[in-house]
Amino acid sequence: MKGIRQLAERLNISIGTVSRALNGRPDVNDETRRRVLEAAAEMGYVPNQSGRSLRQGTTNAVGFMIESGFDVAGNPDNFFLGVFDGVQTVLSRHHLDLVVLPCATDEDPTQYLQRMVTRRLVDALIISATHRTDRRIELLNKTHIPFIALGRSATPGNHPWLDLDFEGVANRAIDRLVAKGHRRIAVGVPSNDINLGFVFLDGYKAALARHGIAFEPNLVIRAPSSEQGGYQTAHELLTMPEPATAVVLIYELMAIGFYRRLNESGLSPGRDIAVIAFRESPLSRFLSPALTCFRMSLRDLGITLGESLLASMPAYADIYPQGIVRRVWPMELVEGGSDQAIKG
Amino acid sequence: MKGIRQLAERLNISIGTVSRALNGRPDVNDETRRRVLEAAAEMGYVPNQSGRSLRQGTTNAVGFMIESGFDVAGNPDNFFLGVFDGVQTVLSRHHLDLVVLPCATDEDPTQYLQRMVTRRLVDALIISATHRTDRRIELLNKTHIPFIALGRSATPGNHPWLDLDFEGVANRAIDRLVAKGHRRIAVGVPSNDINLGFVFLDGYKAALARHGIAFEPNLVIRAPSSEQGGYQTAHELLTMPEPATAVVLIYELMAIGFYRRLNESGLSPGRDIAVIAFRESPLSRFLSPALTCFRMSLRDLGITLGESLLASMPAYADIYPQGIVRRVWPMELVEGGSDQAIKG
DNA sequence: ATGTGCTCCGTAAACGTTTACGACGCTATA
DNA sequence: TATAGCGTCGTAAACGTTTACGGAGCACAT
Repeated sequence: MKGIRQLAERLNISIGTVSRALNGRPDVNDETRRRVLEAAAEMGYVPNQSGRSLRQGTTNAVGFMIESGFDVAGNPDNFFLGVFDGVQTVLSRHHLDLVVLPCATDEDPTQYLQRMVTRRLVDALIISATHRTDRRIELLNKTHIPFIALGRSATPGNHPWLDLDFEGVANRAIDRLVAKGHRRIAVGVPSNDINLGFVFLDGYKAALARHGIAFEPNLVIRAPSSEQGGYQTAHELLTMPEPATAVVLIYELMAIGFYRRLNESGLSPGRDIAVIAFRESPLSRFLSPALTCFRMSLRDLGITLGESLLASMPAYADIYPQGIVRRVWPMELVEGGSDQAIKG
Repeated sequence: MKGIRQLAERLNISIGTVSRALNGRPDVNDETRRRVLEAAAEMGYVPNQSGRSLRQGTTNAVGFMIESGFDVAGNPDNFFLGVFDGVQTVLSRHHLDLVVLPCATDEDPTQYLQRMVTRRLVDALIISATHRTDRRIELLNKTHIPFIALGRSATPGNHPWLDLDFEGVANRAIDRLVAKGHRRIAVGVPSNDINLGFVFLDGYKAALARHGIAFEPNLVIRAPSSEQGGYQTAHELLTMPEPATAVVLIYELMAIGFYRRLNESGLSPGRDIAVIAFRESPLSRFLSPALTCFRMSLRDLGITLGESLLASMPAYADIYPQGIVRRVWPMELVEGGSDQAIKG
């Protein structure tokens, strides 16, 4: 109805010239270009994306795959919405759009991704919640679609990634607790094979070693990344023969359950057991005592994520010359009262 | 590289037949169809979406627009992820896919939607977080793309919508509080013009009228849908000449701030001021006293949302014959200790 | 007069599908 | 035998763009 053809007929010029004028090609007269742009605006003409995609094999969209049933942050505010905002901000600078691809809980993530890739709905991809070995990365390495992973993985490949600094989180939390006199420090980590748990554990072990503290496997407590998981973690900790005096929880939501279990035993977080958790949310200040945790800007993370992805796309590599980005995202410690010094 | 042409050559049949076989057309031999499907699976062939869209003017995708900076539920678990899951489940039954379109905070939602529509990226749309007057609905009414709104609006039009039963929430909360002896009942509603606030207020007024209680405008407290907003609400309530004895908060996240402000004044939620809030999250049970709130299945909501959208699409109207759906989604009350009877 | 280079524009092919149309071979019926 | 009908399949046009190619017109130098 309102294709490029109608536009050309109306101006009595060929569709080739119209296309060139619209796409900013140099070989078109200034006056002609002005007329074309004017008529296009007047008619409300917007190029049909399917035709354009078919011809030039590009869609001007990047995909962000998430798993509906799985919030990587497990945290009481919406991790992804903040990140989307940052990514979208970067993309819109280049007339690209972000489409989020939510994989349903009952579908295999790799198959879903496969479908999205072959569909050619997007030019590039962001995947999140990477696993220790991630078959999606294997898949994407085979195809040649540019992508970046939000989260490291042990799966080989020289793809770009951006990850939260869980190693730093672990190190700084342990340093802080040791400085306050703690020696028996437990950690609560996810029970699935999401990679951040492994990274976190590496940092934990390294920090213990630095302080000359022996690593005790039974102080690593695996539980779901939920309020219930935190409850379980606390329960397991309290029923140990020789309980820890401090704990670092990887998800703030777990802290809620952790507090709850402690309260049930008449114990007080902070006073009886020190607690540090990742990641700050509106809850942190409300919990009593306030939770010592780590803070980050989701939007800034999204911006860096978007820029890093563009840097790996040939068409934008000259604008973002940072090459293959592989870096960790720093976080800031927020002091609460939940990690007081050891008693006595 | 792996188009329908290669598939046809490999089988020594025409691409027309291959296409018909893949699309389940009747005029193809069973044996031929079997061979085509087998070869397609083996080659990992998936039709190019651009070519298909161009030819038949359809994209096999539906969009779900969200606003990154704005979580409609304002609640401590991820409202949208649950809904996505349900929608995707329905769509995949018909080989449709869901793409989420996150509008950045710095972009005008109507312009963003306009761009997505003309891009012809999707066949149908879901919009969420509807406002009292919503220019997106005006826009979509002009175009002829099928859509459904998650949330009512005062903007005219005979489009389908599905909305949470905020009127029911208000009515049942007030009934419950009145039965416990409360007469001065405040409400905390959003300060922006999102429509659910108006619906909620309507229910509130109707319930008061039923119980013969006069409506007092200063018992309607407007605040942001955040923890801080809840804090403000409590503060405003406490500094009133004649404070209310109960409050109904529209966002659970506000309850956290509300509790916090009460605690600062040495007051106890439930005992000194009754609190009911919408919507249940992992927090509800943890708060002390546990929050009386409303529960719903996000996934089931998503399923109904998806089915209602399909019902308004000509191509699926025979499978989902419910016509133009306009209904509210029921919610279940969950009892906590936060809404005890009035003192004395 | 011829050649060269430049600017601007039209022509037509290509991208990967779907589908209207018609052709072919076969069977059944008159 | 002729005709009609059916099942199956090939042919080619169409969807809306972009872009390689070449040509027309002109200016300028040789």
